[in-house]
Amino acid sequence: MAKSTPLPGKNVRGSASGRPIMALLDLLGRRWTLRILWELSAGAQTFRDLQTACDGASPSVINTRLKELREARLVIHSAGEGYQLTSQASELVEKFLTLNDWLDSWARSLK
Amino acid sequence: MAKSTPLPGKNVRGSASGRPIMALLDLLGRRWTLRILWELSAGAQTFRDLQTACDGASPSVINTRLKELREARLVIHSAGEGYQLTSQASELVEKFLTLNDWLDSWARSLK
DNA sequence: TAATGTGCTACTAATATCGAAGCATGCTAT
DNA sequence: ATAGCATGCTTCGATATTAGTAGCACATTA
Repeated sequence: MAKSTPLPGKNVRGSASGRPIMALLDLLGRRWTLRILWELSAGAQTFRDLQTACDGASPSVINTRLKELREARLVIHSAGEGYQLTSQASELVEKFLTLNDWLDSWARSLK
Repeated sequence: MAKSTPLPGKNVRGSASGRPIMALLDLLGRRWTLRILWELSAGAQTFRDLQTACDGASPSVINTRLKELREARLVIHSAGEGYQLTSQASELVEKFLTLNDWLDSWARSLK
C-alpha cells in the first residue's frame, strides 16, 4: 500500500487520532521535507534548482515530497515562478525555523 | 555504512557544510524523531511508556532515535525518571507547542 | 531545427523501518 | 531464594522507503 499524504483529520503513520499535530509530525518527519521547506523559504525555485539546492537529492523523492506538500497546501507551483511556499507555510517556517540563536547555542554546547 | 548522528560541524545526509541547521534538519527529518520530542514534552517517560505513546513503534527505531537524541544532547536518561528532554530541547519544542493557532487554521483550510 | 530548460516518470539497488521474539538486569513480593 | 514483573534493550527476517541513474515530453530560445 502506498504511503499517503498525512493531513489533519486523516489516519496517519503512527496515529489514528486525526489530530492536526500528528499529521504535521508525520509530514515533516519524512526525508527532505524540512529541507525543502527550508530551501523554499529563501524564495521560489524551479524543480531543478530545488534539487540542486538539496544537494542533488533524487528527483523521485523531491517530486513525492512536493506532491505531499502541495496536497497539504504548504507549497504551490506557478508556471512562471516555480515552486514556492504558501503564506501558511511561510508562517510555519517562520515559527519553526527561525532558530538562529538556538542553533548557535546548540552548536556551542556540543563542542 | 551505518547512518550516524547528525551534529553541528559534521557532514550530514544532504549537506557537507557542517552548518547546524543542516544537522538539525537531518536529525528531525528521521522517522519518529519529532514524535518522540513531542511525546517527551509532556514529561519524562520510560522506554516502554514512550514506545506505547508512539503507537507501538519498534523498540529498535525508538532506541536508535533515543541514541541520536542523546548524542545531540536533546534527551537525557536518568535512572529514576526515565527519558526526558534537556532544557535546550524544551526550548526547541516550545516552537511546536505554540503552533495551536497555526494548526487550527491549517486544518480548517484543508476541509 | 537544434539546443536548452523544465517537470517530471520508470526502474533497480541500497537503506531504513517494522514487527515479533527474546535476553539481561534489577527490583519486589512470597 | 525464588518467582514474578518492569525496564532497557538486541536480534533477525520481512517489508517499506529512499537513493540513484536514465530518459521522456513539452516548451522556449537561438
